Amino acid sequence: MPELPEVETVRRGLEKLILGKTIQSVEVKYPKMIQTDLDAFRQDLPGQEIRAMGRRGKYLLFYLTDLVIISHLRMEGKYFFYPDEVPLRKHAHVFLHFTDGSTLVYEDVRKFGTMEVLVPVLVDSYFLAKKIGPEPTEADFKEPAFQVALKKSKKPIKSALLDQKLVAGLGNIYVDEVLYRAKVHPARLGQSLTAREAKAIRKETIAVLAQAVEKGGSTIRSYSNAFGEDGTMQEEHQIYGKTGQPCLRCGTPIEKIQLGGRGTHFCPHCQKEN
DNA sequence: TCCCTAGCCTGAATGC
DNA sequence: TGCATTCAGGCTAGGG
Repeated sequence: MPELPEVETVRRGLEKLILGKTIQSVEVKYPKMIQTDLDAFRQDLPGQEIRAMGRRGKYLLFYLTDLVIISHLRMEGKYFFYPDEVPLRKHAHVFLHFTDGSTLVYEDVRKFGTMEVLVPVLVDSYFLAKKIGPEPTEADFKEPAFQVALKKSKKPIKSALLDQKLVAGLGNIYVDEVLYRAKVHPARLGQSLTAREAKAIRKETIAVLAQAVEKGGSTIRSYSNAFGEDGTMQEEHQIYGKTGQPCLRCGTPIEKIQLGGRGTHFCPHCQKEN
């Protein structure tokens, strides 16, 4: 399940593999994946050179000669690079064939991923319209703004952190890890949190995501990077997927509940609801 | 305006 | 063994 660290790892991998290549042709096997005009997607990309790879939250950006592809991997999206022959694969949906004979293939078992093509001038407004929050770094993720936003939130903190408006990049796995490390119960309402708790959540968000980027992301079920390699962050998980196992801090068995429709792991002793 | 939930989608796991 | 059901979850649209 690609969250920010997994998308960043994919970005770094693709940067090494496809920068400077020119698109010769485009194949789309699953048209619903393309959110902007399909004919334009097929017609406008040939001739474009991959100038840079970027990322905003969980979105992957391909900066071309004069267009930008915005790709979201959602649940199980993956990119595979083939220097020459492309194998037949059931879940391959979009192919970018390059002039040197290589191909970049987007695969997605659940077909949840999306791709859009914009002109560069519209990229900022695209993310503004989606209200994507700041990147989880010391420089961008400012504590005062976070505190103010939390005070207005009547949502459970887990739901608030997942909706990408307070901070970009957290998904179900890392949000459980962040709240466990910050010792905050996932069902606590945003506005009920103390300044100290909010500060801890911000600090752990930055720390957990930075650590996960360093580890190449987490490999849960199906994620792998652009080279088909697994990340190792799952070895550092302290709470996600540990239902019934003892808490590393107090030994209390870790519980799993449904919160906002999402499987949610927490320690009932360290993360008090009241 | 904010919050919650269903729906999208398919493979793996589970139950019978 | 084989079929049916449940679960996993990022994001969006729609309803309250």
